Amino acid sequence: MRAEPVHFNGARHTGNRSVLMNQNSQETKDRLYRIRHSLAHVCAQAVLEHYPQARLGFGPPTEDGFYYDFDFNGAPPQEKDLPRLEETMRRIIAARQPFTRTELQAPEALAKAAALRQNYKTLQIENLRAKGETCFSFYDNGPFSDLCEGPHVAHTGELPAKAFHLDHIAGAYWLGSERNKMLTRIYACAFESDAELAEHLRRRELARERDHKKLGKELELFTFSPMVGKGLPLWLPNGCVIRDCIEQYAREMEFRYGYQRVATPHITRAELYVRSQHLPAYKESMFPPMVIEDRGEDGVVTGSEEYYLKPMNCPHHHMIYAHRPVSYRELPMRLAEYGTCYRFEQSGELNGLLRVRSLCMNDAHIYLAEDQVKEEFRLLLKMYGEFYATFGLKDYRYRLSLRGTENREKFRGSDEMWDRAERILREVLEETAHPFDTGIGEAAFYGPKLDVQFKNLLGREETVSTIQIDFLGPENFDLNYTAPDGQPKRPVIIHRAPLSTHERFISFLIEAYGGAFPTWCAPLQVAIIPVREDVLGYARGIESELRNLGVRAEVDTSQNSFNKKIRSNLKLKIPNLLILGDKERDSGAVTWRRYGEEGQEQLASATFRERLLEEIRARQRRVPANS
RNA sequence: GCCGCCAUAGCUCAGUCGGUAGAGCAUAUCUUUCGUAAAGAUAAGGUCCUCGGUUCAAAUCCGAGUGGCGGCUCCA
Repeated sequence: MRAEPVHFNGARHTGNRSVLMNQNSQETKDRLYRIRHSLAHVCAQAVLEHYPQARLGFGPPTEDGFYYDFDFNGAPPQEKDLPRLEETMRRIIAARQPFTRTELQAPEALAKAAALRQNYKTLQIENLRAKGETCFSFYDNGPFSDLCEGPHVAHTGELPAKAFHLDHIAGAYWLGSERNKMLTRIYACAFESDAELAEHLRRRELARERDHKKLGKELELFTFSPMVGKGLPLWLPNGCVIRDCIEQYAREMEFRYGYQRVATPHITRAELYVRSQHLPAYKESMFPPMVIEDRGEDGVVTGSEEYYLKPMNCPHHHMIYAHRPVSYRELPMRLAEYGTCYRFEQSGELNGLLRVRSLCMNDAHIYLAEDQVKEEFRLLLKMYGEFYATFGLKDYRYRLSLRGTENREKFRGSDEMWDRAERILREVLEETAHPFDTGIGEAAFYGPKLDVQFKNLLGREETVSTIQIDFLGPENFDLNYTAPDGQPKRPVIIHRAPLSTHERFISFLIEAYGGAFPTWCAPLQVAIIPVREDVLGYARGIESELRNLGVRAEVDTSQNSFNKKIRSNLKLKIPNLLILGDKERDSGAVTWRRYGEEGQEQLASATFRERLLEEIRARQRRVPANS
């Protein structure tokens, strides 16, 4: 057998939605892995019982259960049919069928797959044989047999009869390629005990409660209109406050780190993107061009120009860099812009704010000499850490994304360029002791990148932001600076976007905070609730004092009862409630109730103002008790 | 783009067998001014996503389109 574990019925895919169990970890051979792996077989067995015409694809364990892909030949089951399959699975489990392993040479293995009429297994044997595999194992239980590496439990009676749940059905391409047939994938959750399954389902339910699409609607942060177009978010006043606060923070941080702000238009002539190589590489992902025709006096078209909505800010920034000769003394030159870009993402990929067609990027390009790259990278890692600490985001890791061996043509530029860039990235990470892992084939077309991978509520990883080294852009645009010896030299470019896009970053924050934003970036910072009508004047006074200081405070002047006012402001997750009644008015005080915290505090209104302003100035985040 | 599911009031949803629609919340008006998670009454609110088909009759059945959701593929 080969040293690297072969996964006969485990699909190789890198999709980040259904995370496969790590095959190389110690978990690999453990009990849960065997249970999930064996349940996948039992699932396929049940499917064949109900759908004899079905053909089996891959069926690997995943982070929370397993899936199995089937070709149902035109008659796939629906989700309402899943309970019936579960019942059959339980019957197979009750039958305590032993799993037996058979090892076969290629000809026998192919004969067996043919006898089982499992054409996808035949293909898999052939694929593995082409890679040098000579020995193939099958696992049999009862009437069922499947090409599989194992391991499995001893018999089906060891499988938990209730701690699994056939969850949902989705399409998935054979071998993960869109050129292949779309199979039907049955997803399942599976655990060792009923309690673990219940806990998993409960956590998933909680995550759904915090879904940014749901909270975005409830808290009136953003909306979509079919009249405007799919994937084109409309930011409502509340959501726009969050954007503005984040943007203000980025401006302050970037100013401290020596960035200069620039602004560029939303449309650009095609030439710019031809030069940058974006147009050849990403034409399919760009909105089609606007064509401006030149006409002669007789109305005949004499020529035309194409304009594109910009999918990236970088080429514009390069043109700003190039508008006059640059001295080495000016480097690193850091040009920053919260730039709005438009990308024609595939319609099926659009997802709330997470994947959109118009996005506003916390973009900057740093032009510098090659010997400055390492130091700048250290600064960047420091800045990233500061940003994420402020937002209270801790669950992230760095991924060094490199070229892959497959589709080399995607990656432009010389090998020497790539090696230099990769070496610099690796060295800085090691010298600064930032733990990281590598993602082969995840690089940008112009260079390797450092991706920041955040875990969302369901434990799935999403790339939130990146740092990229680019030796290609300076070549494409013939960018230079004047070196101390008076000669022109090529700068290097670093692309970076620590706060990602407003769309993606805020969707993360909504879910991470469960909609309860810290005071500094909350749409409404202080809700003022008068206990009775005759303290309304006092409430108004407090309100205008706060508003004059730039605090977003509002008196709840609705006709609601006092209790209802408390309730409705809590539902909106307003971080600070001020309760004002006779007691407070007579002593110039306020009663301060914070969202998500037990108890409340009565204090002089001047003291409250000071403490609140300090909290906002420092961009503090108090962690609510319930999160 | 591909596979599957879904679309009823601003929101969340009910609507049986085909006989042109209901609830709660929200909104408006009136009464109530209340000390920590829902005061009371009344009113208004609908192209049952759109278009086409079947039918005496369509929210309901069929087809197409649009939009959303769960995945796959893609992601500068």
